[in-house]
Amino acid sequence: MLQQPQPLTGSGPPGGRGLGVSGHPGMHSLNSVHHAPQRRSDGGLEGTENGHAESRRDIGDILQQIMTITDQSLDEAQAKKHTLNCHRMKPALFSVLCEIKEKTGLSMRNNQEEEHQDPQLVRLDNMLLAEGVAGPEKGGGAAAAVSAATSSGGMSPDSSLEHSDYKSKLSQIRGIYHTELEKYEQACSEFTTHVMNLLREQSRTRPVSPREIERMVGIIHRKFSSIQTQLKQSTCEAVMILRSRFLDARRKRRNFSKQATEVLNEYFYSHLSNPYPSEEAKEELAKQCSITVSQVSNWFGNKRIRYKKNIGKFQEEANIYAMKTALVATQNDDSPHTPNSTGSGSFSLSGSADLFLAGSQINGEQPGYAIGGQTNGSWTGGRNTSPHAASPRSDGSDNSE
DNA sequence: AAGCATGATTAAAC
DNA sequence: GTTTAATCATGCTT
Repeated sequence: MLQQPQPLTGSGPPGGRGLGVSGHPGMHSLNSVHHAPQRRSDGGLEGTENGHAESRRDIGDILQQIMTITDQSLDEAQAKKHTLNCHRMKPALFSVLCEIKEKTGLSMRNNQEEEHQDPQLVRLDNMLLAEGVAGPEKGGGAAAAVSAATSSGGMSPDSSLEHSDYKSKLSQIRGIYHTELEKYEQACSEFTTHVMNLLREQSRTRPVSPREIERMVGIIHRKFSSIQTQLKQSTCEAVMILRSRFLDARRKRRNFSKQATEVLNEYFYSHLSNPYPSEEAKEELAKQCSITVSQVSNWFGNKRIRYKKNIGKFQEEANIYAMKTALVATQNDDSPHTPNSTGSGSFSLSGSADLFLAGSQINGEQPGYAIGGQTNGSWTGGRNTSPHAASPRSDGSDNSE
């Protein structure tokens, strides 16, 4: 009310007043107090220099005002607020405000409300759930992930070691994830309460509908959930890195022990006519070699194909194993009642058909052995009988050749 | 480093 | 499910 008419002459203070007017009830008095020195004559200095001086003074004024606000006691402010609240016109004004707000503010923003469930977030959630990071605390997720990773086979002692390593790392990630998530949730609820209190407080002086509060809470939650999304994202990344490292480690090839190779070769060359170990035979071999059944399968698969591709190359090897097996067979002949499970570790399937071949080959330098495997039933030419049915005990049947 | 050996993976056929 | 055949990736030897 005391606001003086804006001076038309010279470069009147542009922004400063605006600031003063907008808001605080005490501002008017402040303004009026400070107007006096501002009106100081400048000796008619117009133009830019004058403008600079003016604006500098303006800033000075503003600063001064701010300082004064700071200095103003809380009690004083509260008292002013109280006076305002008790004003007899207040209820009327308030209701008008409510009406206006009802008409304008709320209606426009409501449409954009219902948020589309963020597909990215859903994806992240699903992945974390699948990896066993989110969801109920169990070994299940990690185990599932690992078993998925080691799709083709059981657990060797080696990979189980990696497995536990993987599990511990995963649970570490899980721990971090959950602590962070909890922190966020706590912060979110704290902030929400704070804002709600604030709004409630404000609702005494301005119309704040519950719906508006709700909307505000929604906004806060969305903001916080975007932070959560980031957390989830980085957790996912960590899991992926861990997993890829785990897989890499698993992929690292390590040669089987000499002994294991020997056992496998022995079986292979002593069943050369039909080198398809049955499931049981594979298990037995796996046990003997301390490898998995699928590794045995792999080995036989590789061996068959490589042998077939280059029989000549394997001749020497064939000879050696044939000799060995023959030796075992001779021993067996000596004491047919003792199943020779010891020694080179044949599978008590002694006297296998292929020993014949072996024998014939030892005498002559000619690789009748290998050819034998090929010429007769010939797995090399194409599968003879169903390999699935192939029994490790080919003894009786295929030695007739 | 090059080349071979070898275990694992893959696609296709069965 | 299994197998073959091709291929990859690594280990080992030279």
